[in-house]
Amino acid sequence: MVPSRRIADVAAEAGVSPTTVSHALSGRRPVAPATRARILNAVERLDYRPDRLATSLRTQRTQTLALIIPDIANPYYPASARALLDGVNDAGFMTLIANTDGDPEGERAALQEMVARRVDGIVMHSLATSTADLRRIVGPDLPVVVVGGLSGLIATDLVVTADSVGLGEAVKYLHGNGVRDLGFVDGPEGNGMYRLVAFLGAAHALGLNVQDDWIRHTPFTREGGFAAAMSLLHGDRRPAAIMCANDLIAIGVMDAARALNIRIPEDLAVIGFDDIETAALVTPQLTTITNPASLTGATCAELLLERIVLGADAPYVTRVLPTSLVLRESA
Amino acid sequence: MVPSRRIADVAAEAGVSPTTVSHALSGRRPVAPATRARILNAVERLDYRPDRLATSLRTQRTQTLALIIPDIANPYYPASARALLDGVNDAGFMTLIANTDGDPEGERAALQEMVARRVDGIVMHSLATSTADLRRIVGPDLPVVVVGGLSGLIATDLVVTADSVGLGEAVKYLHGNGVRDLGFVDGPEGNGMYRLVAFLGAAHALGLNVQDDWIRHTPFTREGGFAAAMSLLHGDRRPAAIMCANDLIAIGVMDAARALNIRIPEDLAVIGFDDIETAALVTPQLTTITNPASLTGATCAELLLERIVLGADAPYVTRVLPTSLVLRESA
DNA sequence: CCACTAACACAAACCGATTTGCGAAGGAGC
DNA sequence: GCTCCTTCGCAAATCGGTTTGTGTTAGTGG
Repeated sequence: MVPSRRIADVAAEAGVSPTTVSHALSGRRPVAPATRARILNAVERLDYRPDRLATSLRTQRTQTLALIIPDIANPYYPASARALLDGVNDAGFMTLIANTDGDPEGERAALQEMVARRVDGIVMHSLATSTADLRRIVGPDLPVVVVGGLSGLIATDLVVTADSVGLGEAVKYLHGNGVRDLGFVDGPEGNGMYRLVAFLGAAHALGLNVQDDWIRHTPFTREGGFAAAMSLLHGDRRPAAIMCANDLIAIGVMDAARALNIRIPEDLAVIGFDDIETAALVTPQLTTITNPASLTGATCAELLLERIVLGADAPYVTRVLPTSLVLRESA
Repeated sequence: MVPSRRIADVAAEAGVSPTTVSHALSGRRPVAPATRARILNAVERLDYRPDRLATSLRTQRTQTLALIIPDIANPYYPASARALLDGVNDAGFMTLIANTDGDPEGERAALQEMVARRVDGIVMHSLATSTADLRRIVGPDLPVVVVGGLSGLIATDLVVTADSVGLGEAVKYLHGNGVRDLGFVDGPEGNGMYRLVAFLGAAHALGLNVQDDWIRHTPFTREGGFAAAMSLLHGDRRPAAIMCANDLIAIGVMDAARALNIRIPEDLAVIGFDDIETAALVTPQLTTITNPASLTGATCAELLLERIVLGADAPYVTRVLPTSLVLRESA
């Protein structure tokens, strides 16, 4: 095998010491132009590329970030991930990805593993870990950006979407259409439940009727939405509209309505959340609330890179991203 | 700040030498049970977790893999990525992700960066790099699995989908429906073009008419499909069916047909490729060819892990995954 | 009771880079 | 001609682990 070249090989080839090669490449100390040329030439000839492992061990910087999300196969995340990757790529970072399925134990394991790998920063789409718990795991100094995190003491930078704005718009819209009875299909129990809470607040403010029985918890999937709606819609009295914690659930709800011969939106209005690409493609087209995935990823990149240069002492910042109702056909 | 504990701290706490701690944790040499207990206790108390950087530098194994894909935001890849991540996670691997946009230069850069980071293996969804070129970049010994790679001398393990089977089925199906004039919207020029080639082969075998003008190259996106179809369908004579290199393009083609008031499937049949989740949700539902994303990811995981234990000497293996036509409404 | 062998712990080398202290060579100023 | 100051290259320490060679202690057999 061709052993990958080490700095000593380059030094020998150029007739200098490893130190000088390092200086020539990093520019941390001046090197005579002629010498530098010889070194660069040798680097070229030997196709030398420094071992990042060794460099990282010495410098204590890995140029690697972590992206911790519930499930990359959930269509909301890829768009966000792409924007993040693009954003940090320019700064020379690569990104490790871990899926947690929203499980607190999975989140803990992923965090620990990332810390052991000495990543320079973490972006975490958190469902089940508070920023305080998170700090207990990763220590106080590691740059972390949490997306849509749990409430409580904030101990990281934060990117949140103003869910309540879009949800409020949606509820008001339904109210204006004469809807009085409302249901909500949320994600699994213990997922943070911002959206449920925001929904309840908005519904309450307008005096709408939300029976306890019309609130369901289910996985963030199409199948989850289907199952929840099948059981929810089975009661003798059912809501005139169902709002959902994400679009996949909403699509599942529409599946259920179709299966039960319930017309959308005449008999049942359905509103999703996230505005994934598919939302505009289903029939009827899904009325939903935008959750700017790509903007979220880009914002995470920005915040994280900033934090990395600023260090842990600068005050935590929170960025709030807008959401809004997108009217289509399902409501 | 709380400095993360080092092995020396544990050794001191347990009253032994770092060597003994290492042996106790790795089991590479026997350690007295009493001593081991003291050490494990100290590890626990100090919450010690070995620095993977240092370990990797010494052992020359990083427990890290690379996933190199054109675009994680393209809905085909997340499902595959998820299966891969799950498959290797159990073996203790984390995964670095890089997007290339199908660009040869991007692929080169990603490969080099991964090599510099000393990953233990690479999964590459390659569009523009031959396995021979790839070996030139990563060296002969690094485990690599290529998905749907370029032809030529094979110098890596390979996972390919039997595109020609599904495409053949589809062409035969159209032929049986009386279709004689066929178009194909492929991905960007220089993307490997297996699918185009397989399509042409099948169409030729049945004596179908494929005008040069009915073959287009466009990005693998909905917008790309739209643009290509708008121009393709503008000619005074147009094909009775258009097949596409992936579902996103097909959806874009349907957008264009709608915009031009061309009925699907009566006036124009459209067939996609990949069977992404959205395909069943659009209107009309997209007839397409399955490309088992999740199975692909799982197979990559399997092959890569195998290769890592086998080493570079074992002969390269190729796995062929099935594809087949899924009849829906668009053709 | 002595030789011999497990069992086990420690010191030191090593992975491949970066970084610091130091000294040698060459040029400028007086 | 001598000192002083740059300029620039080398040796050695360091990051935090793992691995090997060596030595000590306790236990076994004759």
